[in-house]
Amino acid sequence: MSPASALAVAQVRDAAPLFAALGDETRIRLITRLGSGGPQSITHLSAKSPSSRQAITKHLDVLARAGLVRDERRGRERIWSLEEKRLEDARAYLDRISRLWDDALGRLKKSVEK
Amino acid sequence: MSPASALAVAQVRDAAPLFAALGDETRIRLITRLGSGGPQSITHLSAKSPSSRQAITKHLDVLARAGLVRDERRGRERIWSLEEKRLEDARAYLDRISRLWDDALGRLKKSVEK
DNA sequence: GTAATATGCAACCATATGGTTGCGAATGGT
DNA sequence: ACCATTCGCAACCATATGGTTGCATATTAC
Repeated sequence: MSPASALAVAQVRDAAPLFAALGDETRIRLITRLGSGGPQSITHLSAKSPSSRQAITKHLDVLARAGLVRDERRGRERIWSLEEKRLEDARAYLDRISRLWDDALGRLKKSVEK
Repeated sequence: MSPASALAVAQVRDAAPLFAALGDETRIRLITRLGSGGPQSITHLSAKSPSSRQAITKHLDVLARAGLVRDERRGRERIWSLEEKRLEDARAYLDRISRLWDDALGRLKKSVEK
């Protein structure tokens, strides 16, 4: 079986852009707003934001590339909504990384007991 | 009390650089190696890496600024180790963000039931 | 049809990022 | 003392990132 001692290459490649997308204040706020306020248009999202509409659009594109949001055309509006499964992916990656640490501590404890 | 409908400004400001630090393949590998292999020197960490020692140093500095690793001078070596509490912080942030979504779904369900 | 609204597209800019190379300094081994 | 090891520092480079402005296009409202 695959040991918990390492993340597969494919996982690392998937996790990196995911975390990178979360690594910006504006994008975190966008996600929280989509999460608590539900699907919204670009204009609506940029209304209470200090950033311009175009800046928001770029951030949404980054989030979309990471799979964290999806868009849907509705008339002249573009409605963005949260892809919550992707947040769970991020949590799962963190869990795996934490497990590496826990396992290492377990091994250390065992070796000390000897 | 503070509602679950938003993350505090301070939390967003803390979470962003934390996730940003995790948003790079090389840095994720460094973290997993520190987690599974225990504290290690720069040279040791860069040995099996395609990147140069100086590049690894820069990545470690980024991780240190995010609080994910700490360093300790030991002779001519600089030993880096994982700051596992910081990984839990990241998980906690993701939990809070996910809760926004769940709460929104709960509200939606309630409003539909009426 | 015309005006207002919502978005797309492209150019442009300053700065950050990830990487390199070269060299010097500190520490350990013999 | 001498040499190898380990690291720090600084300059430099290409590209990515986050942001802007200006204008064109599509859709809705009247």
